[in-house]
Amino acid sequence: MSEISTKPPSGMRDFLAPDVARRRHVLGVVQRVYESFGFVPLETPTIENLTTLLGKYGPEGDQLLYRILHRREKLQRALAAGTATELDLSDEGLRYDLTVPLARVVANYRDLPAYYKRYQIQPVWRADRPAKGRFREFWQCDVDITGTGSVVADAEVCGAVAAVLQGLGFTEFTVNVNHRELLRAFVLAAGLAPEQEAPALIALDKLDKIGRDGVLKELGEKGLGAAGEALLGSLEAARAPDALARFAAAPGPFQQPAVALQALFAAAAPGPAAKHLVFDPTLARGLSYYTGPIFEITCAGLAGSMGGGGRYDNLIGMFRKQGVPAVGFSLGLERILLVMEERGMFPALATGPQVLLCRMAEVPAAAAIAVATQLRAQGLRVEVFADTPAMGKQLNYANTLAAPFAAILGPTEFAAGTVALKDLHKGEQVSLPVGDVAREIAARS
RNA sequence: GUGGCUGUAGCUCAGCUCGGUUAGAGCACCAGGUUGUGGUCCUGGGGGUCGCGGGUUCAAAUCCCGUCAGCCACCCCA
Repeated sequence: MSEISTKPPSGMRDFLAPDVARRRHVLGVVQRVYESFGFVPLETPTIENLTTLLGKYGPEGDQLLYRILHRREKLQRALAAGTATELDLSDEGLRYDLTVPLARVVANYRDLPAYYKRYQIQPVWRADRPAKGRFREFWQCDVDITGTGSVVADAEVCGAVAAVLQGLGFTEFTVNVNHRELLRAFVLAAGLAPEQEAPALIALDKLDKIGRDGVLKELGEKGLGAAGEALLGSLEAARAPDALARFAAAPGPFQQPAVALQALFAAAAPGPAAKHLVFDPTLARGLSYYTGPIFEITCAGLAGSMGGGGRYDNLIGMFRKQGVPAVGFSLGLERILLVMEERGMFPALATGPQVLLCRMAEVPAAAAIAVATQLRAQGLRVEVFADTPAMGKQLNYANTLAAPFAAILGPTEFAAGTVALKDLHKGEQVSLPVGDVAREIAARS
């Protein structure tokens, strides 16, 4: 007996029937809602060229890419050089998100609709350290609209994800909204250098978690003391209810992005996202490709976010000469499942057979298959018990499966063309022709 | 990447502080009580290199060191 680990790799999981049922339930809602918004499906390969992936997610993102090692001669050649770097040993990797593959697709297929609205529900991989709600293999549910910078597109992607969450039974969630240009204006106005933007914003993003003093402490540790404090003050002031309107009215670097956000809020107002959109001047998202409005969905009790997105008008331009504006939103399947699990938001999800067909040893196996075939033709989910132990064992197995009915096929029933249908919840049993089973089950369910 | 907690049966865990006969429980599984009828109950049974490696000791699940894995918080994100 060898001692091979039977666990999946770190951060990756097996899904047994009840897990699959819950995942499919959520994915079904996602797909229906996305399609109702007119999005069309796209699927892309698990593996992308590293030239596609690298440089799109920032330095930290590049570190989290799973890279595929060269094989055979190519690997041997790289190793023989003796000075091989990561780039020499690999030129492919697992996709890190669904947005960059979309950008590649849009750049590659020039005959796509001018307004390409696609949804994509596939797993992505990140060589991250697993934690609660964070995995190395997880599913994203993306909607994106390419080919327009219109606020209609911004509002529609926000509306689509909001409609999904509502369809799943969520009532309390927030779509935090900010604007990349607004953030940059704050940073420059506070006297910070452009390269100090990222560390400063990361610290400020924690305002709600660690409080004002915590943020100031972190800014100090990063050497951003005075300017950082000025930035904090201006962002706090920007949380005032009328702040957006004041920025929009005042000429200067704040005006254009503030006007854009106002337009977004106005456009989204009649849609599903309306009640959930909140301007949050401290929201900063890590992915480096965002250029305009940025979004993040938060929900009370969840440490991370359930989804995020934003406008990325320059990303597709990294793959072809003519830039194409685009905006998108991504929902994290596992994050949604986590919250729904904690809150008991799942309906009863049936898995397994409705009927276990139990056969006595005197009845030929082919007779059981014949009956099962007839029952399946009636639309029933039927499992044929493979062996013929004592009837008690067979019925006990029906309990194990949580099957609501057992159909017993003994010599008497076989001769008469009937089955003994047992209602395992009520304990009642009736003999009836095989052709009447579905009707009887419907009457009892 | 940083800090903390936990690894004992298929699952959930007790035992470890103060080393000492064959390492326990519940659930699950198997058999019987009930040879054409389940769930409850009763009886019995199988199943464990105590994560792995090393050390201390007459003796290690128990003490020490290392290592791996899982979980939690931070970081970051979906």
